[in-house]
Amino acid sequence: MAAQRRCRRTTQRWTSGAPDGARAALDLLAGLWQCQTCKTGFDQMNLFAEIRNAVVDALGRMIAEGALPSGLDLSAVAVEPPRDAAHGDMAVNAAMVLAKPAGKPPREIAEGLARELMADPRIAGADVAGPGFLNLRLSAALWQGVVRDVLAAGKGYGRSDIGGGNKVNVEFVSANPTGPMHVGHVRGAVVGDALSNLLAFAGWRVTREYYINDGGAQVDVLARSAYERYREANGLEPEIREGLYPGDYLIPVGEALKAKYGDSLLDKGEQYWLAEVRDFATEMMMQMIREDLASLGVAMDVYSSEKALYGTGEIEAAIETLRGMDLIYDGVLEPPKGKEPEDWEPREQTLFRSTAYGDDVDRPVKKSDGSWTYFAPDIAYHYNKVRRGFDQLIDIFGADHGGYVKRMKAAVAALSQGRVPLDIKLIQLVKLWKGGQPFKMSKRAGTFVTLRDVVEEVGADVTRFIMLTRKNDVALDFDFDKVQEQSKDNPVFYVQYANARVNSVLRKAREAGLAVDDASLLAADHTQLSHDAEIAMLKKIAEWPRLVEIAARNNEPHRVAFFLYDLASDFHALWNRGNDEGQLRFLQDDPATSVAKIALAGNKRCHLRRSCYLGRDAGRRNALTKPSASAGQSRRNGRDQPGPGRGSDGGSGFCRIWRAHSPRAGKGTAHDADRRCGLFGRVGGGLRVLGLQAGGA
RNA sequence: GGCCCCGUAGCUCAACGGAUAGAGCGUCCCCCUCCUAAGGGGAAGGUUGCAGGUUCAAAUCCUGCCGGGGUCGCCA
Repeated sequence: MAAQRRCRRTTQRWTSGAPDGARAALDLLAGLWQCQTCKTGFDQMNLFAEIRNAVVDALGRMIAEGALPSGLDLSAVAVEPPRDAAHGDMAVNAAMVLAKPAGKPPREIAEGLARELMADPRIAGADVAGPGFLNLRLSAALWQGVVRDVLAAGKGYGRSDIGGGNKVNVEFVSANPTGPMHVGHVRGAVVGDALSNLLAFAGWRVTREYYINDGGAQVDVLARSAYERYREANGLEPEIREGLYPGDYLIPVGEALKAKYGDSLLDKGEQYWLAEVRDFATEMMMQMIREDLASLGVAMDVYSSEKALYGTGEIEAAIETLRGMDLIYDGVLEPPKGKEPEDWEPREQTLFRSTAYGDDVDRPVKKSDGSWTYFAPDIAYHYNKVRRGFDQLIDIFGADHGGYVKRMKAAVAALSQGRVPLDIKLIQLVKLWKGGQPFKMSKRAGTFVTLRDVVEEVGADVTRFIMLTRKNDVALDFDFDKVQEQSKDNPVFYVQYANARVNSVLRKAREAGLAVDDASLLAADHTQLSHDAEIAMLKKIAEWPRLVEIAARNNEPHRVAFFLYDLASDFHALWNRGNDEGQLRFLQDDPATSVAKIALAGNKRCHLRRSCYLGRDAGRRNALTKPSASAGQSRRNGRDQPGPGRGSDGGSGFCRIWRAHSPRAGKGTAHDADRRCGLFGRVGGGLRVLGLQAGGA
């Protein structure tokens, strides 16, 4: 039982630390019990970190005994999974790292370390290998203990505190409020949201933030476009001139304008209605964007408006702050070499000295007409984020904003006196495929693919998972047919199917009269999980807490998707071996053995269901249902797409034709799997972190 | 031309500075009445674009080339 759990280091019992029993019971369910001395608990069961502690302690003893000189820097000592299983369970690089500073040959250090470590009951073997690696074999009991760790920790398994409660702001999507979200925005939205979940899981306090680009001329264009739809709603012929947004998603805006203003805005000059129509249309667009994001399972904590910065003095204050550092001056830029614009003429501008921070050229903060460039309010916005007390900023931009990175980092470095790091993740474009054909880019196409189209066609969970199957800075293929196939080629199905098998085992066990609730599984005799294949499964599961930390430290949520695929792969392999080797099956003749085996399976399920934060628990059933029959046809048409958001790759012409035909593969779809298993959405593509709310919990 | 990203097996891609660079697909060989119903197992396949450098150790870090993409004042 969890209540008997003892700290591996201090051997103290874990407790809640809560004032009363009821609260303690809740804490136990939440996986919050811990050693009150060293604060290690269910949320910190990184076995690799534990063994590393043992290694560091052993090195400390060697120093005390004079076997190693004092004052050694042990920070480079690493304990990691070996690439090759033949090298044991964990590899220690200490001897190689310390050989030079200690002035001793690596093998001598490694052998001494091996002797020290062998006194630890958790360590069953320590062999010196290669250039000085110390390969550790750990006791089976340690691995079997992983079952308890996972079951007891529940949702908390793998949770880490490496974030230290630091406040991080993740800004993502930030599309123009001039139309629905399209495919170009999806990847950035998913990466930003998954990263936010990941960081919250790893101990950061996360704020998800959307910067509304409502300060530029594009919202005036939106207003004029909406005004034409307003005229249309009043029975007049709309004049969708060149340069306006032609999409019919503005028709409802026109009707809403009519409902509010009747015909009172007709035959009035633009100066009369522009501001009001702009605000009205922008708000409706933002409402639509919020709904689009919700359909993907994304909910922002904060929406910040660019326009709202105007008139507050914040922009001026930010620029003046920089001027006080001698980073703002009036000057003339050289024309870009090699590709001089035809209409180039030298002109004096107000410039930000970003070259002082490694940028190639200083950047203008004012246009020739004296108004601010896009950069200026963005400086103020980032200054605002710094002043709100964030310890760390992350921006998720489309790859076409790569040129913007240095100047933004320069501004944040200057305005925070270098105290607040800004990491900018550039999201490469997504190539869409359907029917074996790529969607050709076409600016003049009559239709473009919206986020809703994608979600309704394949589901939010599938979309999210696929978007994380590549590192952010690598282009990604999104094949509408493949992601709905039930085959091994489809990573989403592959992972979902592993979970389906787990649940199949649990269901059959219940039918056989076995108790498979968490408490029963926790109480099972886990020493029966002694087969190599079972231990291997446990080792993989044990890597999860470490992976969380690595992924979070590097701001790389895609690692989670890869890990899940590997985990599913191991589970399938174990399952398949059960076909040939009966003792590896989860359901055995002996009930006690069955329960132990099922504990392993249940363990896996906990893992898939609870630990993953590729999505979030938003209770959005609608996003999980089968697409309607009409899905697949773009309902939002436009001759040109709205301007790209900074988080989009729309600037590179990312608009595609959506072809309506979509012959469903005869094999069935992931949605069918959903109906059968009732799992789709909880696992696989969804994998939302249950109980994680924005801002961390 | 400047800057940014990418370049790994035939293809699509992994690899926190670690050992003999790994998967999947494809190819070749063998097997398949059994918990879900995706078949399973094995083999071949590599100078990590090229050349230097740092390091005990480089696909990874640095420099320079080559190739692909992105971007370069009055768009956001």
